[in-house]
Amino acid sequence: MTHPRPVRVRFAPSPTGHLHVGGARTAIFNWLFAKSHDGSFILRIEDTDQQRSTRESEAMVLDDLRWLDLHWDEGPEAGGIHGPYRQSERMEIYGGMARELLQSGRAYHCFCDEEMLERKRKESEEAKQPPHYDLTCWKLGPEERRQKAEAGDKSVVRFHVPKEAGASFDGDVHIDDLIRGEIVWKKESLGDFILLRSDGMPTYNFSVVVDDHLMEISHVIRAEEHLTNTHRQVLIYRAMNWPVPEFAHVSLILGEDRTKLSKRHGATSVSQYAEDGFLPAAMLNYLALLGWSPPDGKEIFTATEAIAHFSLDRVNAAPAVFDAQKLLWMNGQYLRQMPSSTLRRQISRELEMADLVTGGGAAAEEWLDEAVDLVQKGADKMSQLRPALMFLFHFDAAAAVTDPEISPLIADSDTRIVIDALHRDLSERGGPVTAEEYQALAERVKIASGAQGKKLFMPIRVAVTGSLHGPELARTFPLLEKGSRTPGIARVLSPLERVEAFRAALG
RNA sequence: GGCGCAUUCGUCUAGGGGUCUAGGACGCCGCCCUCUCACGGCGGUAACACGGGUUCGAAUCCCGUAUGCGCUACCA
Repeated sequence: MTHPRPVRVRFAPSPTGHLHVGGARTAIFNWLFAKSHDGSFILRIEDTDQQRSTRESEAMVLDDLRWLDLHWDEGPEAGGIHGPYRQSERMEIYGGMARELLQSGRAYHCFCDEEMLERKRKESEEAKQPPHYDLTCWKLGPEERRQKAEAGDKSVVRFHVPKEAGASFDGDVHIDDLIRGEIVWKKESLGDFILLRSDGMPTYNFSVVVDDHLMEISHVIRAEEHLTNTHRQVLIYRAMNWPVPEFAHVSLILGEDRTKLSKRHGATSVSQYAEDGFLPAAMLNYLALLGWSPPDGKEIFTATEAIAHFSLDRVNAAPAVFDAQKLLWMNGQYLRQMPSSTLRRQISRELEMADLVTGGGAAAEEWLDEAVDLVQKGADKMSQLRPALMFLFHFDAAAAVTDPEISPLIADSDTRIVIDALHRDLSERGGPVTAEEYQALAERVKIASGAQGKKLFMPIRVAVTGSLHGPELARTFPLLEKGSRTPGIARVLSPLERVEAFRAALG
């Protein structure tokens, strides 16, 4: 390559709903490639299918991309000199290009209606023949086609695939896919295809070529489902005498049953994961790792690190199954190493709506930070934080007492002794506000009750948290004690209040 | 049916002729840590689709078969 073109790549979604994880990965690969080559990442909206495309969907896709922290250099909202970036706003351009093809004899008007085509397609399929267009209108010749057009017959514009002997633009199509290597199609394997629909809208294969050329796209990185379309597209490039970009076809993302990932596999849009408490950095990391791996073998990496190591030749050509469990694990890795104050800020709205934070203030924030820090070790996603914090704000002694898992413990007479000792100590000396004070408390209860180990700690835990499970008591006790005195948060019962309630429930 | 792509542990992958009795990660199992649940640490389980070549030597190269997937639309 003597004159390397500036790297310009594009992500070209159809706005028909939220961004799918497959689309997100394609966007990520494009973005990583652009950034690693100091190139431009362009966003283009492919909304030529007016039935399915909506402006609302477009806004959602843009939001999803922003959530992933993928910024586009050109595109809707960002602007750019190659705009407009919405195909629906480029109609005259496609019309003009189609006219060129019509004039050079590489395309022609076709008046066949859909019903007839459908019937012919079925027939050739039954005859075990490739269902190519039978060239009815091509055989009509220019004159007859003109007459039909003037008579006002509805028509589409078809591209003519040259098969005639001696056609100068004849030949098999071959590309050197950056992920898959050389791919060849015999020229016989394709029928004449539609460029412009009867309503004047371009088809995907046409608009994509026109736009990729005009937007000076150097590398087309897209999903494998477009691989065989490349055949048609290269033919258009040739007919227009345009340079053909590099291609890289990324494999599909599959569900557990190894079919293309879809709704019935569960959550498939990035927004669903966002709502479910996944972190964008984790999502980006996981998706980047699905089909690509950095040379150093690291699995947890930042976007910056990925950019530094990214290359298409390390992208796997085989399809990959989306593993929600690994995503969850990875999200947990990110979540656990996050500062608790950051997490607290992110869930603060949620806490306010649940009336857990009533006034706020520095003391409340500090207390909440500690609370979050206490529970984040056990969380894999943001949405688990609030439920994990709930035991601090709600204490239902009656429910605890009747819990089938807890009742056996209560039935044990030693349990009662520990709880009574705990109650006595708490009411005489007050609740602990440090881990050390808690340790001292536990030691005194141990001596007073004669219990130790599980027999000592489980009763204490249940009497104060209402549950068999939870964060370590040495931090829970001080947190509860301080919480009961901290303004700006919902009322937190102190350890003493809890034990009293528990004893009352015991009867 | 035709055309195309793919095929390493259950899953994501490393591997680009000898260093592979195939490495890592998730999951699963066990042990340790421990008042519990987690976290964390340690260990274990488990794979080169099959058949032919090429080669002194193949997970790695070639061909075929099988299987899966995609395209074959006036969807993208």
